[in-house]
Amino acid sequence: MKTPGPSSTQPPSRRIAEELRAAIEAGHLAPGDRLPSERALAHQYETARNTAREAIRLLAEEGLVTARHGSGVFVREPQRLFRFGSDRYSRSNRETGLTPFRLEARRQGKEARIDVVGITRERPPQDIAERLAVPADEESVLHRENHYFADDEPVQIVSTYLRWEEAEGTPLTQPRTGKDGIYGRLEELGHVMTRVRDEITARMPTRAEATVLGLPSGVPVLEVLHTSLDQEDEPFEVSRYVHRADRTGLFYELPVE
Amino acid sequence: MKTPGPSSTQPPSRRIAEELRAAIEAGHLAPGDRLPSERALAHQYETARNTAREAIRLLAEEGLVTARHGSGVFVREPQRLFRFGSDRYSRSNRETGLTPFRLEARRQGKEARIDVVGITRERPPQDIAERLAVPADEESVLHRENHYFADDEPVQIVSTYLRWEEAEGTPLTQPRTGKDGIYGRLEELGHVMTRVRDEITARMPTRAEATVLGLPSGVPVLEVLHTSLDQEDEPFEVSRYVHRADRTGLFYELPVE
DNA sequence: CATACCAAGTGGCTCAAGCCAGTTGCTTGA
DNA sequence: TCAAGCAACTGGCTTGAGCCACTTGGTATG
Repeated sequence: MKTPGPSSTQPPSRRIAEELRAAIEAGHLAPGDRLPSERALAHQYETARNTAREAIRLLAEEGLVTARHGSGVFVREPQRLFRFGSDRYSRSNRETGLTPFRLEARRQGKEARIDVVGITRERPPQDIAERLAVPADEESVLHRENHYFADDEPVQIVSTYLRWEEAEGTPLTQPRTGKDGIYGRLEELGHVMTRVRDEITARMPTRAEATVLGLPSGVPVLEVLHTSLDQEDEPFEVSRYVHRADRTGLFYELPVE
Repeated sequence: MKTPGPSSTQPPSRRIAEELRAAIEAGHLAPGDRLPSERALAHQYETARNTAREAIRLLAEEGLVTARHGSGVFVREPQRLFRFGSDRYSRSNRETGLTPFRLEARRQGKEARIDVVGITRERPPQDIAERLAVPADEESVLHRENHYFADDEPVQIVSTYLRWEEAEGTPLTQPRTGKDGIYGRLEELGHVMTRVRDEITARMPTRAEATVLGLPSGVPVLEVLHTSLDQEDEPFEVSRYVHRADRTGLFYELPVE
């Protein structure tokens, strides 16, 4: 008797995908291994190449596998995570002179690079305007966009928004913001970071993000909307972090009650 | 030529996708609207149906659009988020008698339902074993699996792991754990939750998760690995939350320094 | 020995056709 | 009036063919 399970009713592409998935999960196909070529699979399962191709697409969508044009389809290697702890905003951390990103990169023996992509005065997106308490219909913010790389591979996009009226004419509008970075300058403006709020969601990348981050299909992004509050509980900085999810872990530790 | 023109060099499927995407982002196609049928698109762009189909697949992968068999392809409606704050573990919250999930569901005017899917003694997965400080090669944990629904739509899967030696013979092994739920019972066992650790990642769902959560393609999941620590800083409970990302927002607020 | 080149292999994308399986709304008959 | 049934839509999946772009490794050439 056949398994009355999914396998009998399933379309061929699903069945092929299922068997490959099983092989991967069982370790018969290890991370980095190449799958049989589309043509080989098609022949092996006595089906059309498009059907084998479809099976591979299903696995790619799940993030199990990625295709390299001209070379083959490979089992995805588990990526070492960049871990960002809730202590990443702490001052003690800042005093090491290393940003959390550089610290983490060093821990992994990788070279960190941060590109300043743009520093412009802008009208803020709605969500930013709300959190920074500025009008959304004026050019009320300074927008700094940075791209972060580890060994020249992009891992995150960060957009930082500051009140234009505060940032205007300060080093905050310059690529190099000086000692302790923007938080150093913001302290001089009277904002001591005393509390942070992080709002976290996950989604599929936009095309632009997929391009910048070099994301293969099947890799979502983590979006963190971060708000810094000062000693008077006023928000003074809001950032949007877009991380590639397969390389990022967030870590929050907090007291209860 | 390095950068091929936006639309000139692009394959037809990409071009169709791009135009549809633009229409969606411009609001010409509003959330809930139906896209032209595959056959109509194919005709309109003078291409094969498979090519139009491919274009739609691209949009579905981005999460912009979902197909309904027999009915059409629709612009995805932005989902109201279930927000889970960092206060969700606090005792004051617990004393309302409502779990954070029920609270949030009520806030949205939806009916919450929690199914107890299984309560079994098991060998813990590696990551759980490490965090709960139990051996991974024995049946050292009690595993409670729950599915959470809002208006009968599944939104999260929760696996809670407790030390078997503690849980054995207590109401923790029963579907109904009594007043204040498992944390109430754990307090009676001498564990007062004083600190929590949440480790957050995002990924594409496994097939099983996609099935349980009824996920269309293009929706990732948020995975939260939660550890509760007691007054002696000992971990006494570990849970794995799997949320559908398009309905979930996590919210952490913490003091700095 | 180094380099340029090329052939064979790989995935990327398309075509045109067909059948299947859900959904929807109209028609028809009780 | 209402329900059953059906036709005309929708997307789901497959076939088998072809061309293109990229990668790889061997080979001929300088």
